[in-house]
Amino acid sequence: MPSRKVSGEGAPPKAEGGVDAVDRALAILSAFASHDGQMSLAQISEATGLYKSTVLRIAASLERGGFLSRQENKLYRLGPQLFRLGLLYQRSFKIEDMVRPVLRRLVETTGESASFFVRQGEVRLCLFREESQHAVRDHVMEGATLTLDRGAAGHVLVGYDSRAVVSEELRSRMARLPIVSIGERSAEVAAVAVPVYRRGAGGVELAGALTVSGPRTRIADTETIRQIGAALLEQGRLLSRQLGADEAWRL
Amino acid sequence: MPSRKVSGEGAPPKAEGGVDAVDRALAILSAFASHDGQMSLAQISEATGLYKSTVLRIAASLERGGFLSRQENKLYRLGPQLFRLGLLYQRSFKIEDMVRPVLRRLVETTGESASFFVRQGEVRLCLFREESQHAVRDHVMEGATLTLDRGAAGHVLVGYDSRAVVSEELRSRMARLPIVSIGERSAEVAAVAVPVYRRGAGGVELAGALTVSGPRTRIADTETIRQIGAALLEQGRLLSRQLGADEAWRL
DNA sequence: TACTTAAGTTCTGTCTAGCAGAACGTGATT
DNA sequence: AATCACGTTCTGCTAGACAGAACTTAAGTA
Repeated sequence: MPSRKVSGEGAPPKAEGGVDAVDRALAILSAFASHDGQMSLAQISEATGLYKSTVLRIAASLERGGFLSRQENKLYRLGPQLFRLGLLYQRSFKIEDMVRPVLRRLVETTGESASFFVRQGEVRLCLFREESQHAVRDHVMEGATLTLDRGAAGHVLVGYDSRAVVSEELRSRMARLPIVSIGERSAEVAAVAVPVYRRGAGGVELAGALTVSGPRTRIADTETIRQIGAALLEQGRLLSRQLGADEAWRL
Repeated sequence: MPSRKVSGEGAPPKAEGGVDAVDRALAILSAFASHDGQMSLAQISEATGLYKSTVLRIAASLERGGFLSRQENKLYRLGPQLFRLGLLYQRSFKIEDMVRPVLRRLVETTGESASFFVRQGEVRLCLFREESQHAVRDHVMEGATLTLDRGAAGHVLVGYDSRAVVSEELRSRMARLPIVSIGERSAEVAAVAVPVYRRGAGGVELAGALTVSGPRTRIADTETIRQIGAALLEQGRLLSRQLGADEAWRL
């Protein structure tokens, strides 16, 4: 059973500042991430640790706001407002128009899926992706979050971030581009990645990582990797230039 | 100045049930829709009518949940969690895999942009869209909401919805497919649309509207419209079949 | 350099609105 | 019939959200 802000005891994280009711509302929304799209009142209650009556009340507000909707069968679903605002978020990066064509070109010339990742706290977020035409391919969706410590794109986001503390091992691995990873994030997947820069508030900064990935059965050999790497370097340079980072190719 | 739940007086809408704090939080998020992605504390306060101190407190929760983020320059932006949940919403329709290829085929054969609209309360929502290659084209983004009473797709969503009350005028206009609109939503745009059905909980129901649209300079003549209409009818039928609505082509 | 205006932030006493939890209704499943 | 699980309604208590003033920067303006 849940308890209200326990001020004395084992002091559970005890979020500083903020509004309890809002935290709960967001917890309800976030619970849907692991229950693919549909949840009953009881499920929500269980997943969040909130009383059913509490969920009911908060859900009324969420529903009114269009962040949640309820079907006749009583199941809750996420609401259209999330969709609208989510796309607004994606577009607020204002780089979609530049990234998409680059990804398409990469898919075209390499035949494999291409993605653009940005760092988001301690994970990396797939902001854009274009799928290869191959029937068998690795699967990452736009919006998915992956760990920062595995996979070529993850290494790039840490190793080429001027603000990050980089381990000696990673630093040496970052010595030359492109970065290659085979079977790291997933045993059957290989990936090649390069950094992308942009002109930011305080000069040139890391914008994200451009990556091409696919099953290692198609990508593992050095010649294929060389070709993919060449395409990535070219497109990455192009994209960085479009983002106003002319000469920042090297850290 | 804002006031708390006014129980007596002029009784402003007076939302039934729900949680005030959550309503406010959602109002803050929704305010971003009209201020393209970035807002200062003062702007939020003004747009929502909430005190700055209140916004600050609620924003702390939103930020913690990843629904909002704050930059060094103090401006708030929407957060990545919205992006994730938004895409989850889109995918919860589970029809993306079927709709995308259909849209691509339409763009390929007609040369114009193709979209899939669903009804969302009293507006229509662009759930998926594939852009034409033409430099000059009409502009509708995925996630955008348009009025229900204008444009071919809007008519379809009302006229072919078995639950909707349909005016005599609209009914006669719906007599034969496809539906065509020229210069309705926007003076320079022409569109052609057909309904898409699916097997739902209580039998076959309207799933959405499939539409092809572009500048009327390219679409207005009857021959072009005939061709687009033929492609739409074919793809719409195909899509409906994929969604389990075999013989429901006519209302 | 001093004055003005506006933005962001911190603090606190008051009071209300959100909460827990019990109680109830309803429909499946056994 | 009996049990179970789910959704919903209701209520008294009090913790926690709120308004608003006060303070701190920061950027104009003259």
